[in-house]
Amino acid sequence: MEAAIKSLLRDFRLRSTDCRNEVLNLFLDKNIALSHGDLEKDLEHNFDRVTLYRTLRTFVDKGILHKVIDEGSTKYALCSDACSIEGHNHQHVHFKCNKCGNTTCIDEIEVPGINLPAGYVAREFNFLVEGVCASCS
Amino acid sequence: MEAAIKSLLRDFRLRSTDCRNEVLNLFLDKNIALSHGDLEKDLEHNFDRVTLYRTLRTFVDKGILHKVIDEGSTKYALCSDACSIEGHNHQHVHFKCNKCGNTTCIDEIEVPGINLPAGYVAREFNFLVEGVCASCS
DNA sequence: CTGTGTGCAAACACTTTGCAGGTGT
DNA sequence: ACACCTGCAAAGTGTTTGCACACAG
Repeated sequence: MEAAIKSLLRDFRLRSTDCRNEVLNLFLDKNIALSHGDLEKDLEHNFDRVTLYRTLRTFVDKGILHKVIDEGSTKYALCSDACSIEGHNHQHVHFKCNKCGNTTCIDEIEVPGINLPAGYVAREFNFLVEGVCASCS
Repeated sequence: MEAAIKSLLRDFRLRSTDCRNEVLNLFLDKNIALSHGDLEKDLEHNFDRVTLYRTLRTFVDKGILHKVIDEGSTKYALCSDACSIEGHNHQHVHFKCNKCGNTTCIDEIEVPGINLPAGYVAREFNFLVEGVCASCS
């Protein structure tokens, strides 16, 4: 998995550093949306706050992570595909469990089509559903 | 309209104060989602930062305003109906226009039904659509 | 008069910027 | 070697808490 992460970084033309490796490893391992604060808690090595912010921003810019809009601090989650430095393209629902507190991307279902009133042009969607997840119910 | 606001406040068992009156007046007038910062800019009288935060929280608690989750700072918008101190009940889409920057509640359309995978229980929905609004397109 | 609302001071949480020095390739 | 990444310091936003005074009912 170390190797997988390094090749992933190489694919995105990013240098392999401790911080990036550990951050990616954590996202791949947990597979839930994580905030900057979550990373600070969960990472083995204590990287500087700023380094983490910059790492997250870099990953978002490159299309490795996407922002998950949430109440409070921003969370981040892995992009499934179709994302690159060209732009993000997400059509999935985010689910926040009020029991375990985890926020996850639900790739199993499609984002429902929306018929906006005349004149509106939709470009991006952010669907956050709160409730109880499958593991907690 | 002054009278309308005062009776609205009375309905919610809140005292009529300058701050509350002006904040409500602004929301009724603009009819778009406003952040704390927007209020500071747009209100005639300069109320204390803290007073505005507390006013907003009070209105949310009582069911007069609801939070609109957005990137960056929280916005607030008037509740249409069915909201009280008992809880909020919103089933509408929020639309953020990338041109004029306004965020509005779209009451004309229903929130699309979502078929979550087995085990998931949905309790609350937050649908934020970004694009260009009818006035700007 | 009494309880609630306001203003001020201060603290806390989250995020960004600038710069010097260190590291991957 | 060189560009890029990291860490530290500091500052910029957004938000909350505690306390004394003021005001609505």
